[in-house]
Amino acid sequence: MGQFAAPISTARSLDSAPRPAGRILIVEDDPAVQKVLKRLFESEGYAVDVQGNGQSALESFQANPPAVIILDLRLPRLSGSDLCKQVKAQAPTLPIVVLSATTDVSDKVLLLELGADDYVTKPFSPRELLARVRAALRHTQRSPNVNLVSFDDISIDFRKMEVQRDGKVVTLTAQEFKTLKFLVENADRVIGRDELLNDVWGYQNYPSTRTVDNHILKLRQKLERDPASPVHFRTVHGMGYKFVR
Amino acid sequence: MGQFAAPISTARSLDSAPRPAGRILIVEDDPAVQKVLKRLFESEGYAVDVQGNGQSALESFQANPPAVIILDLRLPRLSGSDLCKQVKAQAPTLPIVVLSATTDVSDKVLLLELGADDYVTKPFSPRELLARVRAALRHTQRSPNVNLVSFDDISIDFRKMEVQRDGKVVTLTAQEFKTLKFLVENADRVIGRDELLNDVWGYQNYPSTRTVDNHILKLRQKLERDPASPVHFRTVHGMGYKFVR
DNA sequence: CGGCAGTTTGACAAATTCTTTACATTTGAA
DNA sequence: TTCAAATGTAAAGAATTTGTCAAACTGCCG
Repeated sequence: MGQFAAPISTARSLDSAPRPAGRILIVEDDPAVQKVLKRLFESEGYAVDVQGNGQSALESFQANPPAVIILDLRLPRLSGSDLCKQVKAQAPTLPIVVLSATTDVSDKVLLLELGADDYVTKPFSPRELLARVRAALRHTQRSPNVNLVSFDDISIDFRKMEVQRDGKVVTLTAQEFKTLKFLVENADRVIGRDELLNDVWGYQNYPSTRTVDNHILKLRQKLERDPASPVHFRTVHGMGYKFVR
Repeated sequence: MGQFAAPISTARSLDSAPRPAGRILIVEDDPAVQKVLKRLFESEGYAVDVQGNGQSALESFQANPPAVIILDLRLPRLSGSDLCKQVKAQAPTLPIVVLSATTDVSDKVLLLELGADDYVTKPFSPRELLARVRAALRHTQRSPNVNLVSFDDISIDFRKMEVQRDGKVVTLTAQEFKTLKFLVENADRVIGRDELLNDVWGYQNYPSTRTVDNHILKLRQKLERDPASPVHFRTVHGMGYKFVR
């Protein structure tokens, strides 16, 4: 298992994704958490700005808008939710990842209303937080580029979250759309079922891999000319699926 | 979703992810949990090493570094957190998945300070743990290697998992592709059949070594100019095979 | 509470791949 | 040269993976 042998390297990196370029604003009042988060993201190559209260965070954001904000809801001076609202009012596309202490349902609803893009309940894993921040960054980085994709008589508008077939709107469910989006964004690459589960279904849900197959089935039925012999949503036997434009 | 205690009824896999290859070090003192975890991961094709205390786990890790460590925080002899720190100091990229009861880690700070990559609270579902271990492995596996290799009129795109011959796509099966990849990555070196079985097929249920021969045969038929007198996939009599570009 | 849309699971057949096996051929050493 | 072991080869059989459908489940809304 040579490829797995633990390399004794100096760089501490949780995975080998390309070095990110972006500044992160961390809003967190607990000094211990501040310190650890700072270290975590700096070791991944991000520039980090840490603010301990909502007021200074708002000022920092206005003076020098970051690429993404990591926000603890429980804050002195200016509550996390208020900060969230203000930021979203001034920079609607700036992604905010919220750290929340509870899994309370009302919290989740609240977050959506606030405009947060993602939330992580503690305790959380470093990998999870990193993944979400990366996802958030990818979102904003890519959105100006590829908003429209088309093939056959299908056209996909990612901004509107709308798919048309021969000019007529095709309704996709939320999960179907997410799956489609992920596949299209990774066109030509073979995606394993477990990778899809991780990236599309997320970190909290672990349905069986057959669920993936069923969603592919749906996509084929809705988007392929001949669903029985798919051209765009291909099966790579033993490996996963692959979208080809 | 079935919880941790759910019986793993058949020897069949929980899902259909590609057969993994990698050794796992499980550090857990409860014999009952040991047993279940061992069975779970072995049924998925991983080689499993189980250690009951921190001291022996550390020794095992040093003697033979695994691909991933599953670590129960509550341990005799050497605490889980200390072990975690020591491992991370020696092998920063080796992923560690921490198991813990909710009361053990009430604070995300501890988790982050430990350097753990991921975190699962007991009770957990087998599927969840599997998914996290796979994700951890996938991240370390993501090789910054070359994505394109070519020889003769063959070109291999590892990212797309696609092989072309004279511009036309050659379809390889999953196992064939893995074999090819391993050989190409170890070009010019003689690879024993056992080594191939270890690294390509994985630990469990070794097929006979003749299976390897058959896959080499297929590769020759699909990729050699004259399969009967192979140039790139050479036989080293009594030793194994060797790929030459 | 009941209905509804979306999601997940499980079952089964169909498709594909993997492994074994048998026999032919080649290799290397005595 | 001769022989035993190693390898090449093809095809049958075993096993796995996937397509597909229907039923069970979930959360939400009236």
